[in-house]
Amino acid sequence: MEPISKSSLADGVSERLILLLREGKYRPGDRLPTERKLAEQFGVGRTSVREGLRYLEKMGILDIHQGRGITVRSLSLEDIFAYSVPLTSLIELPNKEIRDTMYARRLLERESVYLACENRTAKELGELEEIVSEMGRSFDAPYEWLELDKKFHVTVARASGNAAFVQLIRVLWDIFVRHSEAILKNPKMMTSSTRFHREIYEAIEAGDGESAREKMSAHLVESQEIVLEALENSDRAPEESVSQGKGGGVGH
Amino acid sequence: MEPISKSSLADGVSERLILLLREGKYRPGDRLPTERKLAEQFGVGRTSVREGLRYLEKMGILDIHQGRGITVRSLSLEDIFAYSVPLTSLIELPNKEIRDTMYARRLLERESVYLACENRTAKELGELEEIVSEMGRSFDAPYEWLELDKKFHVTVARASGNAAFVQLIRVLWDIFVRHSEAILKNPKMMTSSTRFHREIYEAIEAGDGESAREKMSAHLVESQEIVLEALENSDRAPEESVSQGKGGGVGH
DNA sequence: GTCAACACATTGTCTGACCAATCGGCCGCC
DNA sequence: GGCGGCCGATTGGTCAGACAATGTGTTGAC
Repeated sequence: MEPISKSSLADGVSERLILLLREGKYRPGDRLPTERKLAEQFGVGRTSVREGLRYLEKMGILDIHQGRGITVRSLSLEDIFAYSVPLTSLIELPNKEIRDTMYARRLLERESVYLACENRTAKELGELEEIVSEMGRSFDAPYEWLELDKKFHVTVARASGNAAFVQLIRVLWDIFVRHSEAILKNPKMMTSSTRFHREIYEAIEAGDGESAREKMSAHLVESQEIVLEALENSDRAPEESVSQGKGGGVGH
Repeated sequence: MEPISKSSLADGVSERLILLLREGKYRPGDRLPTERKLAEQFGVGRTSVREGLRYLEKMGILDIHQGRGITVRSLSLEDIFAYSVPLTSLIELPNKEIRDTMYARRLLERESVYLACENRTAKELGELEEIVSEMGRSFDAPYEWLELDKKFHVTVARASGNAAFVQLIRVLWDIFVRHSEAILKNPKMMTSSTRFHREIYEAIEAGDGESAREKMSAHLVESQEIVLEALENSDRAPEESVSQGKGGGVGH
């Protein structure tokens, strides 16, 4: 077990700097002392300072550039998510957690697309049209197609006008796509999803929230089914799946 | 502008290790080569290896202990979120993003509590009762009360049976509580929220999903209003105002 | 004023060394 | 044989110094 997180010096540096940032000693745009000065100030070696700084940089809180120094980034909601959960694609989830994740995603995207019908700007509508068209031409470049799929869902979220939706949907998409191998294995996936995307786009264009919501639901349910089916068929660690109900829940 | 993230060696080490992990060369529980061996293997210095490793450790992917070596952790959905977004409390969000975040939170928690009415176990019900009772006795210990508040919402999410809800709701709570100073400033917050919690608990106990959902909604709306009001009244840092006033603001 | 070249500051990386925690085996006592 | 403690090897933790790479500012020629 992990009784007490042994605090290393580098962790101490991180925590100390976070405190200084929180109390406003250094504000976005400000420049921090050099690594050597910080090392002297904290009474530790430059190694420890660097490791502590590196963590904050990875979290998107600091900007560190050779020759330029260390500056404090100005953070927004986007940054909270943008620099975290970048490694979601590392793990393979048990089926139940895939279902749970997709359930949450459906809940969010149903609302996202509904709001998008009201709030979308002409520019966003144009972007969506562009994405949908391009998807139709990307059947022979699966990974490019996947990128477009992400872009579609994120753009819809952006069109909803809710900044939190954008980030949450992006994270859930990343988690889901961990199983992209399974996804792309089924040729039905790309064609059917592309058709759904176009229908959703048309509903958004028409401002038909109800229709858009239902089509989004159906789209996500189908995607989930395809992935779960592919995982069942591949020789996967059996886990304690009782393989109870399928999709269900949000939407019908 | 960050055209191409100049690959630092440490980043290279991280990426390389992630690839090795993804392709299954090292599996959860396995032990990685020592820092010195990795340095030799990758053809870089131990410094770079350490910085790369440290990142993966912070992400919760590796376990590193002095004298013991480096082992691969077994990740679950929980870990994806548990080790990321730990620094949310650093930033102060503009009002619109607070509203967006609470909108998303409301969407999720409405569903969460609704499901909890059906799926809660006796054990979870007992935990909720315990939490609610304790909240009533914690009015003079605000930060303890806050912890209980988080525990309540997370426990409800757990009772919903959806693992993704637990993580998403926890993250959104963390983001929201950044403004806890504002929250606790209003004495109404604790008493009113505690009452809401009890009502929600009773609805869950009775299995009344509709009622629980509406009470949760009202609770979260009230919390949001209290926080936004408190932020309006406090002279909040003018955040980068270049004397342009409140005009655009969609920056970053 | 423009622009190139130089000097300086600062992060990036490497090396070697030593410290500290952990683990495993050896030894001796019972 | 079994057990406890010592001790050394392994390995991450930290440090200091050196040099490389890069950005910034200044200087000077034109």
